[in-house]
Amino acid sequence: MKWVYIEDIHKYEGQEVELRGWLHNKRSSGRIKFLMIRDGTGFIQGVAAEKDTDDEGFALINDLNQEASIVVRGSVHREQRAPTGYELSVRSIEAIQNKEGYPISPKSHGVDFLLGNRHLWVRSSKQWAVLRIRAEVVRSVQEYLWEKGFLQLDAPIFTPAACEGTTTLFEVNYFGEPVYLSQSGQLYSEATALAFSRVYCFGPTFRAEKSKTRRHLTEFWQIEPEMAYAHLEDAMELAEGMVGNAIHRVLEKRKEELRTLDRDTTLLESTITPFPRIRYEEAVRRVNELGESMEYGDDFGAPQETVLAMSFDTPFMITHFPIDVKAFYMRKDSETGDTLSFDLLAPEGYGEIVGGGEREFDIKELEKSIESRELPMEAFQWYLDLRRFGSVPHAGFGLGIERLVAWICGIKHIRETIPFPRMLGRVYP
RNA sequence: UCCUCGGUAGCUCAGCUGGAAGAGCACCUGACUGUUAAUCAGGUGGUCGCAGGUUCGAGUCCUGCCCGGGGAGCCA
Repeated sequence: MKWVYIEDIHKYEGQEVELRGWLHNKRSSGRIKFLMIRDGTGFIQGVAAEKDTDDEGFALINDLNQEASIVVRGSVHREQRAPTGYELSVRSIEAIQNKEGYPISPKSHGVDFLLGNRHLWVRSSKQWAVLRIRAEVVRSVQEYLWEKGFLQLDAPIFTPAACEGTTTLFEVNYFGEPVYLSQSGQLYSEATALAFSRVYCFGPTFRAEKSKTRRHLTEFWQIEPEMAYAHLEDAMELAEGMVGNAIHRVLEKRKEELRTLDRDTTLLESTITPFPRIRYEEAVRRVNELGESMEYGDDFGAPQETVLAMSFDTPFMITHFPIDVKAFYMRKDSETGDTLSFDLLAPEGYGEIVGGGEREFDIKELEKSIESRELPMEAFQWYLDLRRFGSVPHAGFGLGIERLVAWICGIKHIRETIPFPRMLGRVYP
């Protein structure tokens, strides 16, 4: 009998197939029993009736525990009463392994318990849906860049010093020398951009901030494109194209998962590019109009960012931040003195998912900036070389995968958008 | 680091002014041919986070510590 995956089950209507998976849940009504079977690609209800199922299999079902690994054979048919629309009439069933005591029951659980059992929690339907969407997002952003001629050239994780100096770094003992886990691959992407023109890096980055909020992890994934001979506008167009493409890909390919999450997709569906753009001064004015106070020169705090993001129903971009709120490498607008920078924020209160802009390519300006921020000039010599030899205008950005996935899925906390979240006080499992 | 809420059965929680530790789920036994977190009847299950203190008596009050949630700062 043919072994098939549940995601392909519609192709086998009326046929006998074999499923290899796990028992997600079961309900028994005496001589008819309902099994919720999952095989990693989807869920399907199996029905075992005394008259249709062989005796051995029918008896076995009584003893099966949640998450028993099972091989089930039977015929596929459409069934309105089944949760996914398809159903398997069980002819026979065998258990590969069966053990009682699976900790995650279908009833409610607390976050602490679930995170401590993350290795099992990922089997649950909502977590399964979120992580399937994450995989789709990861694939779509990479394909988008690939189609535009970008090369993936990854940055190192061990780095000799701070990329941006300000935030806290994880120190690692590297054969007796202190090195740091990367908090951004951008500086290295700038180097490869001048060698390969259009590049991106994709990988985990680390921040040793003691943040305990729904939008922070200590280990998170960023995709960071960088383009030679490019300006602010080019980076913004690329960012909105990438995000818009990711949304449409998920809407097209992960409908079932969005339904599992009860995601209202109205706003996702109405997302069109280009996204609205406002300059920093305008954003500050709006924040004050919306009832949160901030002054010109302040960065957006969480409450400010939230009210602003709530006032849009599409992703939007804030541009031209003042110099003090952005990193040392941001290029200044020669007329206004503001930076040629942008952030892309998600609506519905999700906030910043992309940050980027044009990089300073004048060595004198860059040295001044490193000095004024009291960063170690010695550590940046290689970076300054990029301005000494063949320097050109270039621009790029970093996109936080988890924040984008959180918004697309409509889930509150980004810890559920990565298979194994690392956060303050939590590195197990 | 700061603010705030919490820690009672495997899980989710209730436990009033200090007076014999409870419920639902899970698990076990039984019933049920269309269940949707199935339902119904019965049963098993406790270091009340840890250490002190007050009291005739502490899950409950006090002190310290540990752990976790939410938020702030910072950021993707």
